[in-house]
Amino acid sequence: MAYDYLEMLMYIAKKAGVFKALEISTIRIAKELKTSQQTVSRKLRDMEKLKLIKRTATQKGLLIQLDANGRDFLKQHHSNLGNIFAEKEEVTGIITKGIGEGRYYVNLPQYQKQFKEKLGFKAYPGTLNLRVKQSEALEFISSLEAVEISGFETKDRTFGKLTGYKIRINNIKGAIIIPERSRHEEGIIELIAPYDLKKKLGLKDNSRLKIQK
Amino acid sequence: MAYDYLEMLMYIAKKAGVFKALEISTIRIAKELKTSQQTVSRKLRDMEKLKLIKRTATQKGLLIQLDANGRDFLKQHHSNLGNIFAEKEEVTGIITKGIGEGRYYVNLPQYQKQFKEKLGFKAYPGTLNLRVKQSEALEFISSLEAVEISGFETKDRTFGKLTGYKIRINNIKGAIIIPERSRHEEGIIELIAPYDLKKKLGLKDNSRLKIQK
DNA sequence: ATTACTAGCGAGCGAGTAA
DNA sequence: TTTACTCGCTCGCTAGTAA
Repeated sequence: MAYDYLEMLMYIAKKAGVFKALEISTIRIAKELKTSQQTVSRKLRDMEKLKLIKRTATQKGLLIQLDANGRDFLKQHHSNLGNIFAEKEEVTGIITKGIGEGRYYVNLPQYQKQFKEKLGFKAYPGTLNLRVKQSEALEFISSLEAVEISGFETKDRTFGKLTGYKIRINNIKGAIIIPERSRHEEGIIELIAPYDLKKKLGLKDNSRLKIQK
Repeated sequence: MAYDYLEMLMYIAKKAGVFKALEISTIRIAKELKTSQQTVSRKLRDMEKLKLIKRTATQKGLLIQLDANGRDFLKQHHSNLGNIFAEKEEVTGIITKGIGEGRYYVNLPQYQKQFKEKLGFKAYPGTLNLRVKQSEALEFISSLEAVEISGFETKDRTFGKLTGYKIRINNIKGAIIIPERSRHEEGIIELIAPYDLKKKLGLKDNSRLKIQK
């Protein structure tokens, strides 16, 4: 299978590009891929037979470029990876009763100042808790840009760093807020927005809610 | 190296996605990847040691999901492939004296009608010949959409099919025209545009000219 | 300098089977 | 049913060297 040759194919494609030819010696390739000159020589000959590469001998070594099968294989492989990493555009969850401390934390001026600066809005004092499938949420969140909200200390205690992720909730700007040291169980995400989302959107506990990029 | 495990990693990532877990047996994987149950079992254990995957035994087989190193490796690999296939946005060449038949062919009403319909402009009667690096031109052209210009017959002779590729030349709409049975040597591409480009842009033979997507 | 053949060796494969 | 151990054998690796 072509996977046996993928590392070398990638090496050639990286150095030569998709269409250009590369003049190089088997010794050089062997060093860079941490294998022997003999193995490189044999593999390149095998790859030529499979039409993964074109290979011509020169004085200084070999002139190598991708052949049709090599290009096709890399293209196919790239598209497969593209599908795997396809970004999730939205995630839907069920509104869940929060533990109620959101209101207190969110409204602290040291946080609010940063929400305004870094997320672009002053948050309604209170968070909306959304129960989501953890794997879906991870895929969704991993496609978003993280905004760091610094922690701070008062004379009484320390308030931790938060990570914000800008989202839209029915086209209202909002954010997912994840405390560095999460107080939440897995599968629950905490939302903030400029308004009381429950009131504004007519939502109750156990309502379904969709959030988007 | 992680390349040794890439095929199996891709298999898992395709089936499970980036974060979800997959319940499957080593026998099933072995069949689909055309190898033995024992090899799958061993490789999965090795991959667990390398933190490429997480692996938990269940009654029906194994629960498998990507682990941090596996995700990182696939991501890195995907980005490498992305660079390889990054589309070329422009190519620069040297204006070259054409063989002069362009004026005649381009101005045939059977072609002109299609230029207007499919490329969006009536072509100035004459082509501009550009000498480019063949590999660069291929990379550039392969990122463009092909527009087919049909051939036709007169009572005297046959005029072949052309392939057009829409481009911009200093923001003027134009096209690369490649005759099915090319009369040109490699490394020369033929351009058409609504105007006399040489006059409009003040160009002479041997001037440098950049064309863009 | 190179590439690539031969030969010998060792890692990895898969059949058999235990758990 | 599974997974995964042992073990024999093969395939692919590298050293030596020819071309």
